[in-house]
Amino acid sequence: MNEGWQIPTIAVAVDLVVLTVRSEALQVLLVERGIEPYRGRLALPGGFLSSEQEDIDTAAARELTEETGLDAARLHLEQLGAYGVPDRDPRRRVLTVAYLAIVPDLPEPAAGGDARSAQWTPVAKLGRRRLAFDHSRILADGVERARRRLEYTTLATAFCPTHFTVADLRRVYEIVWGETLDPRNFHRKVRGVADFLVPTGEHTTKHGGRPAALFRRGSAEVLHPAILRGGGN
Amino acid sequence: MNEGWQIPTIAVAVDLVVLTVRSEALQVLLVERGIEPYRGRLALPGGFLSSEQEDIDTAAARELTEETGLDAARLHLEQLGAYGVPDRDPRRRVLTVAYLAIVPDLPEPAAGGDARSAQWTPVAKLGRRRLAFDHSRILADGVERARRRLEYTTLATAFCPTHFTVADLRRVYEIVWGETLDPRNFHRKVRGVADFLVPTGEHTTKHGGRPAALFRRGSAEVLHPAILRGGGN
DNA sequence: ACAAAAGTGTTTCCGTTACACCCATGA
DNA sequence: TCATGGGTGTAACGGAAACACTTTTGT
Repeated sequence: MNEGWQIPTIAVAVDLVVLTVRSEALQVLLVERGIEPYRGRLALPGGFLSSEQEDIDTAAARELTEETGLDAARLHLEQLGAYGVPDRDPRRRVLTVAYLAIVPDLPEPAAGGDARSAQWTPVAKLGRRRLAFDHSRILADGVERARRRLEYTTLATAFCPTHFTVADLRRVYEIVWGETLDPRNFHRKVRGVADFLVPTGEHTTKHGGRPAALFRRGSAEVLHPAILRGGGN
Repeated sequence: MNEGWQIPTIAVAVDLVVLTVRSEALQVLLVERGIEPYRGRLALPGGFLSSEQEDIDTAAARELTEETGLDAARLHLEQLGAYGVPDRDPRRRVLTVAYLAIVPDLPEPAAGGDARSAQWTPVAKLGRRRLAFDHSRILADGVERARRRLEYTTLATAFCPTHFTVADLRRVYEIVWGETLDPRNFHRKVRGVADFLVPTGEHTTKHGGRPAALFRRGSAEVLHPAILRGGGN
C-alpha cells in the first residue's frame, strides 16, 4: 500500500499536568504564554522534543525538572495519552503526548531553570476559564486520572513529603476528591493495607491534640482493598 | 529558549489491538509483515497517517474498517497511549499511537479491503513468540486494559452480537479473564445492574437445556457495582 | 424419565459504615 | 480541667461467595 509515497511527519510535543496539594487545595502548575497564539493565556508547561532522537518519556522528565527543579526520577510521572486533533494548534500541526506528574508541596516556589514563570494555581479557581489550546481538556483528564488513582493505588503518598501522618494522607484524599472522609474509618483502612505505610517510630509534637505517628511510604503500589469515593462520609 | 531552531518532526503511525472472542478463545487480529524489518513476523495492523492533516482517531477508525470491513462508528475504539521509544523502528523514528478495538465474532473471516492478510490469532497461542517492533508490549497493554474494562464497564457487550444470552456474556468474561465464574451468581449480578441488559422477549431454542432469554446491550456504560476478578469462582 | 442448561432462594462471610469510646497532648 | 485531634472497638448494613433447589427444554 505504501511504495513511493511520502510519509507525513509531524511536530511532537509533551505537555505536563503537574499536580500538588498546597494551601489546602489541589493545585496545578501553569505557565502564562508570552507569544501568540493564546498570548497571555494560561497553559500547561511543556514543549517540543529537544532533538530528533529524544525519547518522549525523557522529554517529559526533562520538562518536569526544568519547571520544578526536582529530580523527576523520584517523582510520579505517567503518560496520560496522545492529543492530536489537527487544528489544536493554529500555526501548524502538533501532536502532544500528555503526562501526569504528582509532586509534594514544594518548599520553594516552583522557580525552574527555565525563564518562564511557572505558577501554582488551584484547579477549583480556574472555574470556566479556558486554558490555551486543548489544555483544559488535558487538565480535566489528568485530574480525573489522579482521582481514580487514589482509589486503587498508593499514589496519594506521592503528594506527601517523605514523613507524614495518617491525617496528612487523609487530607490529600479529601482535597483531591473534594469530599470529607471519616478520620477513624480512614485510619483503619489505610493501616490495614499491607506495605502501604511504614511506621517510623517518630511522632508529631505540634498541634493541639494527641501526637500522631509518622510514616514513610511502603513498597505497595496497589490498594487491597481499594479505597472508594462516595463512601466514608 | 526556542528562537531560531528547527522543530523536529516525526512520522506518526497508529496501531490497532483488535480483540474478539472466537472459538472459545480471546483472539487478536494480526498481519504478517511482507517487508523488512521484521519480514515474516506477525505484527499489529496499523499504518502511517494517510495525510498531513488526518486526525489520529480518524486514522485508527480507517485502519479498523480496512482490516475488518466493519463500520468503526459502531465498534468500541479507545486510545491506549503513545509509544515513542526512538529506536523502536530501525529504519527511522516513528511514534505510534496505539488503539484498542473490541469487535464481535465476525461472520466472515476478516478479509479487509486491504490486500494484506489479516488473521485472527489466539492470544494464548502466541506464547513467548515475539511480535514485530514493540507490538508484544502494546498487545499486552491492550489485553490488560480490556480485562480491567470488563470489571468496571459494560465493555463485555462489545464482544457480543446484537442479541445475546447471559451465558454468552459470561463466556466472554471467562475467556477474557481466563477463569471460570459461577453461572448463578453471575446471572444475578449482571441482571442487577440497571440498564446493562435489555430483555428482548425472545428466547434461544437450540441447546440441550432450558431456553435462555435474549438481551440487547443497554444504555449503561459503567458497572454499579463492579464485577471483580478473582472471585465468583 | 433423564440430561442439560437457565434461573431463583438462602445462608454465610467479609468489608464498609456509623458512631461510641478511649488516649495523649497543650493550654 | 477542658479542648483538640489521634486512634480503637463494635454493631448494623450490604454485597459477594457458595450451593441447594426449581424451571424448561431436547432426547
